[in-house]
Amino acid sequence: MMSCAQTKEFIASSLWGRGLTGEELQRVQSETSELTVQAGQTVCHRGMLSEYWYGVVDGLVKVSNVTRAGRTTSLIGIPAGGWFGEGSVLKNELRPYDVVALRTSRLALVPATTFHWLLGTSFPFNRFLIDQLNARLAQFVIRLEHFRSSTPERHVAHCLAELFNTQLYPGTATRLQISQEEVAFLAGVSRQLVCRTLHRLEEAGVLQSSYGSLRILDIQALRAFASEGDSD
DNA sequence: TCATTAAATTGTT
DNA sequence: AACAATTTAATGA
Repeated sequence: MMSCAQTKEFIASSLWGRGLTGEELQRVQSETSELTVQAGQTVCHRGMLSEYWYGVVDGLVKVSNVTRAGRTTSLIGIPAGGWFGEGSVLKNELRPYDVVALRTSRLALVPATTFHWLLGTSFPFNRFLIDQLNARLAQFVIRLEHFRSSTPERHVAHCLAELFNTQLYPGTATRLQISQEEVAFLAGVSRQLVCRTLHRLEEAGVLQSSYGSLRILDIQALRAFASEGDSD
């Protein structure tokens, strides 16, 4: 398997790739493959072997689940610059969730063997992984706290702001190609609420909503909107 | 290039 | 949850 120049550059400039030695980087680059998925296509299914650690070179994917009743629930959205799947690769367990592309996306596939080799070889990689797991933990703890103490509208704003976590997703652009329905799946709320919230945010000049996409105009204002009245 | 149609997405109750 | 309105993409003249 050979990856193209852009994927190699993506790895080299990633938070963990920067810490590798030249030889380590070269080995990872040569062992990493690339996958392009169209919107709606599944990257990996629940129950499959965890053969890769994934990086989002470009696009947007979601980690989701379908309930027994057939309802879709999303856990997280992962935009460009994000890495995911390390949990199951670390434990060598079957994939616990589906990963689906929300728009055409290009992924970097680091084989599990390469991942484990890095784990046993590179100190900077281990440091990155601790930071990554810590950031992921914080993401869910903060979301839970926020979900319990905030209004539905602020919760939606918070879930949008999550996609702009600079540590987890260094490459996120201000334009987000995502439908209101998918935002609703991510936030675990109704589409109507998402619709209303987007109108509020648009009135406040925080973002621009258009057919199939959002443009964030002021990420600070989005975060501020999400945490209004947090002191209680 | 333009008109027609289907599909996706949004707006509203 | 349902329905109407709007936008986009695809098709063919």
